[in-house]
Amino acid sequence: MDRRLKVRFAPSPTGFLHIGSARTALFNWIFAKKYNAEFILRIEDTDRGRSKEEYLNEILDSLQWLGINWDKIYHQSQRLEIYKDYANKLVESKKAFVEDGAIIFRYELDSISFDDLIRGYIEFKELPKDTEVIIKSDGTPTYNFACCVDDVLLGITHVIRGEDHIPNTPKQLLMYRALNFTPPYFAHLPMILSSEGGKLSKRFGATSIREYRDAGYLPEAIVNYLLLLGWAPGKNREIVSMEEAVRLFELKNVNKTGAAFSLDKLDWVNSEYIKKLASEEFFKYAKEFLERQNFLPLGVEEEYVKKVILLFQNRISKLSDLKEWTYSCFFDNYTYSQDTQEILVKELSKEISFLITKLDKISSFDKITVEKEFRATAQELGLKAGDLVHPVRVALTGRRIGPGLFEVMEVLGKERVIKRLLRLLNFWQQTKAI
RNA sequence: GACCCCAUCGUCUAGCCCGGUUAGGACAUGGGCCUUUCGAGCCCACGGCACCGGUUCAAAUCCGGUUGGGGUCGCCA
Repeated sequence: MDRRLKVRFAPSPTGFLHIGSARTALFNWIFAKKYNAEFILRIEDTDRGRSKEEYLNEILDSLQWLGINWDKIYHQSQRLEIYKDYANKLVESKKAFVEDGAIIFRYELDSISFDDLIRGYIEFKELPKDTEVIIKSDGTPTYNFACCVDDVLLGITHVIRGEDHIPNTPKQLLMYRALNFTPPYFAHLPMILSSEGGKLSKRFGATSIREYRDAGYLPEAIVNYLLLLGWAPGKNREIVSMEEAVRLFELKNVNKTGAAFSLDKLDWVNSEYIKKLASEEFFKYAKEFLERQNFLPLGVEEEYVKKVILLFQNRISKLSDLKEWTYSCFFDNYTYSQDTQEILVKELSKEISFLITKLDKISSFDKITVEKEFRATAQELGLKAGDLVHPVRVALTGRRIGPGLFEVMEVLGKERVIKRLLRLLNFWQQTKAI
């Protein structure tokens, strides 16, 4: 007798991989790894109208991207005869009947209960209906029926799925009974809710893994964040790898309460993962990302791109943030942001001109030399370093905030720095003219 | 509406099973520090056991109810 545990993730290819589904897949995967269970992917593609190859590919792709792999994959659309056979058995035993070409199962109206591995004892006193279509008139099985037949035939021992399936469970239990099958164990995961506490729908914003991937979130961070929704690694830890999660995970420690999805926290987790990356790796991801978005200007030197990108590794929460941060490093047509007004009103044309002549004389434009010269110049002008730093930062980046000024200057290089300082001079000139 | 699930800071959670904690952490927010700035870093603060009963010397913890939130009621999955 094969005692190996088996779990399954059963997406239907009618849309991109949803955050909630991804979390279900993840918990199944973690459970499988922990107990050396087989992880089966079952494609529930019995809805001929809505199932699309494109969606299937996307789901498979997203799962792999998240690091979720599977041992076997089944497609329900290839198993239609099996469902029909079992449905016919029910017809033979008078537990189902045929009507308009469909096969309809007749429930015993018993009260029915089961022990949920997460929630404990759940009892349904009565069911709302006493019949259920199990084979549609087009010959395809309905969800509950195909699900039962497959879970038993594929040897699934633990069904770990979303809480929204709790109301399906009594129907399925009755089908198992009619079919003389022993039902698997059930564990119903809490829902992921929108930040307002409602259902996670299109209106909420990004609901598919694909969208987060496109926005520059790292798979490890998404996995980590999803893990935190409904489960805690303990010891006040927030950052936990998939491997550690496998070690620490217990189904019975999963929460029962629905969890609101917080983009703020996801951003924080992602920024933690970005900071942890080795610079080389971060550069690789970031460059790939910016190239995919066609963001980088044509013919820009790789070394320059790298220096620029690394300037921001500790300041972004997702790769897409890089676009606004680095814009002024790659393009000359950046503008001074609105909040720089108070800095720009203090006109320092003379001082900046003087600074330009000083900077121009530097032969090695590294941050140490630049800073030394910069501070000396400020002192010579009778200014505090800060008085000069602020307008210069605005001149160079268009913003009042950013990485250390001297690092920025080193990365931009002398030529760009001077060009941009002249631009500021010009800006003041024009302002005065008005 | 019927059935079902759930209930600790604004949010994610630890604690609950095996009653006795200043109810702990994280995100967010506010403030301070650092500094050339900051949305970076460091520190501090704010903030919670939904309510009502019961059991008990003692209840976030056990029991009941109320309220609130969520889910499901398709020849969708």
